[in-house]
Amino acid sequence: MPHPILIAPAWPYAQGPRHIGHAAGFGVPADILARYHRLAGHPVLMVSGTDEHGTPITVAADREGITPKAIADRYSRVIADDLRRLGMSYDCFTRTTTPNHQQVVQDVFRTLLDRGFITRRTTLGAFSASTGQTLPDRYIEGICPHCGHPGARGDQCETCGRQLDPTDLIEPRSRIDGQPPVFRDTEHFFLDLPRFAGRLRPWIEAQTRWRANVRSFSLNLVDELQPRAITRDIEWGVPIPLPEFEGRSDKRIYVWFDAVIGYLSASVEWAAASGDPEAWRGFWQNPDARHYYVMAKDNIVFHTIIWPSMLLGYGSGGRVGGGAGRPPLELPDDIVSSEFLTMESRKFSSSRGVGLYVGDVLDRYDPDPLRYYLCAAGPESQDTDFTWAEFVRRTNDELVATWGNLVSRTVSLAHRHFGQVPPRGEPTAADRVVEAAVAAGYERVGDLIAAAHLKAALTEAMALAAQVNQYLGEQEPWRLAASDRPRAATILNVALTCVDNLKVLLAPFLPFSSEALHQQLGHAGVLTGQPRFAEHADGDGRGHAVLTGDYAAAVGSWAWHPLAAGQPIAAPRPLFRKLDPAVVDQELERMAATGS
RNA sequence: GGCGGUAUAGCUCAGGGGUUAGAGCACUCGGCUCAUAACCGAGGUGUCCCUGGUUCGAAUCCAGGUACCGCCA
Repeated sequence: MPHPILIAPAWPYAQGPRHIGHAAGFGVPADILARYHRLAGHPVLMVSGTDEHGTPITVAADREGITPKAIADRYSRVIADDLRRLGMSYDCFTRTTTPNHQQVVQDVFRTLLDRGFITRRTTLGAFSASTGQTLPDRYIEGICPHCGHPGARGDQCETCGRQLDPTDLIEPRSRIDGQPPVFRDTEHFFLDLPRFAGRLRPWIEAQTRWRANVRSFSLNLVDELQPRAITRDIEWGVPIPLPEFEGRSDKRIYVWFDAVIGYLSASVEWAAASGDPEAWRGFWQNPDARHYYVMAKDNIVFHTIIWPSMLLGYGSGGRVGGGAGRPPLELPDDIVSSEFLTMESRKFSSSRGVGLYVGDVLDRYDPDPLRYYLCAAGPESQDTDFTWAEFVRRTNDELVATWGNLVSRTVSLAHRHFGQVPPRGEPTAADRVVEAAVAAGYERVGDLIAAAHLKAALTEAMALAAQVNQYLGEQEPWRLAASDRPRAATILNVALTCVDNLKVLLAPFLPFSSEALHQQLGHAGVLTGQPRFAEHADGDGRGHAVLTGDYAAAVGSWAWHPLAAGQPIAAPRPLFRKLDPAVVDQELERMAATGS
């Protein structure tokens, strides 16, 4: 039975291009889920966007002498284009700097405030002496009062490990301009998280689908919740929607609070652009909907504690939600969190030049081998290391050798001896066994994907390709082409049918090559579709670019289907390029040249 | 520092109180030749991080330690 599926991948921060660790964490896993559920016939909404507020962007802007908006514009475009090239089939990949997002964030803020879930408090804050902007603790350094280490940060001394307040530091100074910070009282709004603990605990306990570590980690936090600041002394952010703050530019909503609301605001934006402004309700105010949130492990707390608290507090809502009479907004169902990817044994770090940007890889390699690697060898359940040697090996020995070669030999035989999909005679036991195995793959692979066991799902699909290779080896149709042409025809019909179905089973993982194969096999229409840029109006005569796609027009479906005899078969074109092992050394040299 | 997670073959990972610990890839040998020198079959591969405890029996459970990762920050 179809039910609406919301796929909510984490929002990449628009401070710079995103690296392949991000693609492994929120990218590829989310797209596999979205493509599978669409093929399975469910209405899917995958929404995300670039996260564009906050101090790191203002710091980058000051450094370059341009506005925060200019930084955000630049990297939002770069990130969105990289994700497009990776084949991320978003329905709406937008930005947090749109008027729509601002309105939805302000509605959530106001509603939570009205209901008493947001409180005010005065705290001592640190400000830059030169710009007057707020200085986050980690941007302040000084001498550690405990061990005397001169490079201690305002949150912690890395030498002695002690937790610090910026006011503890001896000779504190800003890491940005070197000036001593100014400390003064400042009033802020806080989300009253402890109020939600009583409802969060039973809800988390009931989430048996979550991975054990996500659940225990979250439960552990529930008992120690503190109110969390949701405003900052900064000019760059969503304005606080209260009369007393009108016209003031010194306080804004804290970036984390506005970013998580993006899942909702992007859904509202998608609905408005689709021509049915109410369409988002089918995903958010519908108990039959299933919500997947996809992120790396450093983001878990936002998706299991903080965002659910905000959703619980908002309930059926204020202006956007519609209020009484509407169902409450749905809470997350699946938390698909990944571990971390390292790069040739080193942590990704923009500041130290350790990294590999998604766009750089896609300049030199095709998207499917990268997607294959990040799914097959990615950090699904523990930290893993990206190495070029492993990338070449996975591509050549698994992707090309198993799947690419199966397609190549099957299509080549059929093309040479028949020029079309040959007719089948009475199938033998072996024919039935191999077809039944591939047919059963729909349920096995599909169940594994739906449960977010993506690595196991891919392994299962690839094992079926290996089984069809084995079938061909045993049946030897190339021998029979002359001696027993009807039998050779049947074998190739069976093999082609299996390949045509494997194309669907692999499409969530390898959408580009499955699409190419779809056309090689002479099918009409698009198998799953690819994202493209479109313009969404902002209502003020302006607009902004979004990543979207017309996936509903795709013809693929997650079910065994026969292949019509007589369909013309062209000469095979390789689905994947085999990589020269020399690229390992080339890439390592490139890293050494650009890194530290 | 506190809390949590992870540690199993060269690599990526499964498993899990009970005979000789598993899969794929890598590797070796054999076969095949339709296929991007691809494919098929067979085979070896391990102090299951360390120490101690519980137990008839621990890689599995418990405690401590070490390393790595995340959160608190």
